[in-house]
Amino acid sequence: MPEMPEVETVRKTLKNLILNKQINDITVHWPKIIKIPPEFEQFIDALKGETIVDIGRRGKFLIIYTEHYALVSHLRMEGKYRLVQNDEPVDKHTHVIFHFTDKTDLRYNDVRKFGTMHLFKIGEEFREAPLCDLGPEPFSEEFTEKYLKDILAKTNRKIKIALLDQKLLVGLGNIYVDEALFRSRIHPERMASSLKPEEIKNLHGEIVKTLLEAVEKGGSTIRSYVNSQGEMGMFQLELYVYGRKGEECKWCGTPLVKIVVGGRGTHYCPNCQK
DNA sequence: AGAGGTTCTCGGGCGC
DNA sequence: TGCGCCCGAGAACCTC
Repeated sequence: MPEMPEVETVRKTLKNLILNKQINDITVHWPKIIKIPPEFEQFIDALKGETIVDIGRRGKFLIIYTEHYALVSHLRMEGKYRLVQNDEPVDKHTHVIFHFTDKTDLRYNDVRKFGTMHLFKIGEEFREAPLCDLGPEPFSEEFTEKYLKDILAKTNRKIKIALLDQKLLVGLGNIYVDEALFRSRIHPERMASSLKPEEIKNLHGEIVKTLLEAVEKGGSTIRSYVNSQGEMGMFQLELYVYGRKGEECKWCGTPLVKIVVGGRGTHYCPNCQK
């Protein structure tokens, strides 16, 4: 499900909902979600009594900060957080419940059970997986045209696959990579190292612009994504190619094509993208 | 029936 | 031979 714009939207909405709430207890229905610590009982013991002090984001990871801990949470395909009254019936895909002292619950729901949680003491969260070794944030000063040029020159992969690699650049997923490549008129199967300076310049600009616009619209709701207040995103209405196989290109009218690249469904315009 | 918004792990291949 | 990197395939799970 969520790429950077969706996770950023979840971060903002979740922060409004749970800041300053104190965790009274935690219920874990599917322990495999919790990767660190290795035993889920330690996860519960550590967080009991802690208060939510901030919510951050790194790439597609949410970081829920309490006074002493950083809870690093990845939603993968379908993970969702909802705040509900604690007497509401528990959905069968709810795997972790944070019970607050004010009789509300933060419930982590994940149909496919792909999501992960890693708990660290504050200050240690960036020192090991999954947050170490991530590339720059697309909105940071570090993500320059030169940086993009350098990483693309060093890889033998297709451009789409390289851009999905979170070690090179965080935030892009299958939707926004297809959109950014369309907007820069680059075919997704081009070798990354074959891009010309002008194309890299365009691509850099379109990656940033596409993600910025998507954040402003609250992300894209394709099938199931809603933010922590249950609201859909609106950026799906702005998509040029993702999910539009067979429909007309908004620029030239040519029917859009869907192929598989690196195992991922890939949408593009055979006329506009070279 | 197979694909789906993600990423980790595992081998094979290559170069030093 | 060994090591490290890079790359592609498969796996984790459930719903429609």
